Amino acid sequence: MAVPSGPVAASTEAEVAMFDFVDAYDRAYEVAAEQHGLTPAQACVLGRLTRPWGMSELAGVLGCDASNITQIIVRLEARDLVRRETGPHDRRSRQIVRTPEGEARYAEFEGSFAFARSAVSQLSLAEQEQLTVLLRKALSSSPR
Amino acid sequence: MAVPSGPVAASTEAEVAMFDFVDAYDRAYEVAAEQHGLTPAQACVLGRLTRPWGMSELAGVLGCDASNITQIIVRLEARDLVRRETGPHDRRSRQIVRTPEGEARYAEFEGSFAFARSAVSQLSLAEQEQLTVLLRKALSSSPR
DNA sequence: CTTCTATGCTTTAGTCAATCAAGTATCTAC
DNA sequence: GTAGATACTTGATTGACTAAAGCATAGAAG
Repeated sequence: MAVPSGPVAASTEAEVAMFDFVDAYDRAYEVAAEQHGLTPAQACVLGRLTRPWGMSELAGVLGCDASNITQIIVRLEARDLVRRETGPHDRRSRQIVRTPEGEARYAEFEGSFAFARSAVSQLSLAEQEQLTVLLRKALSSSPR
Repeated sequence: MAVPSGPVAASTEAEVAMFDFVDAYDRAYEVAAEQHGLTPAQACVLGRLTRPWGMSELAGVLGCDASNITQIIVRLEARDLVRRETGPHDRRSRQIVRTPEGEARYAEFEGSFAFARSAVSQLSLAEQEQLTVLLRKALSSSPR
């Protein structure tokens, strides 16, 4: 469903614009993932693996339980998009690595997730800079 | 997990900023919903009901299957946040209406979903306008 | 070296969102 | 009044997610 969806009641123009933007972004992400046989969560995890990651490290950045990651990785591994290696120093830990197919699949996904790219392409360089500054400033109130 | 999460590889500053913003927005929505005993999808549906809606009408705007809406409404109804009335002219159809508790609950949710509000509050009025214009322009390439 | 505790991950069980296919009831048109 | 469309529900299946319990290994304390 790509929630959040639906502008809230007494919103300013800016709030509605943010809302619409986020909604469009989420939907585009979902669609692009699906086009390449990935769920959004799978695409998201696969995208992080530009280097080997531990399970709890992934759970950490993605803000979810380690057991959730286990399941997602199991599914990715079953499709040979990812490999689970035992940590070199600590044999309890795992190093999650993208396989070549995983690399390729993610590259394809990223290629068709045109949203951010085409959003940027609507703006001049100066506007891009402006937007970056405004978004960062808007974010400055929130944690993380 | 609030996907999308994780900046893509060769991204511009603006793309990363968009990404971070969307991610923060989604997470804040999720957290606020949970604080009031709602799932994001439930909050999202509840938020639409400022007037009576039909099931397929909801499915339409939210871009999902009608049977998905059925389930969400059933859960909301079980908690008395929503009522399902039979359509006055067409007895196949349903009019979904928020109960007073539903109204109250959503108002609480909206109150604690401070993200958009506090994001806006970081900006001057002129900046708010600028951001609105830029987001709309960025969106202008995408469908819907 | 042994035990105790903490850590890193997996397993299991449960909820919810989401989709698809099939079903029921009602409406509309002929 | 029957045929077909429409509005929704039901049932089955998949995946994301959480919480609790479990297992193996690591590190520390004795």
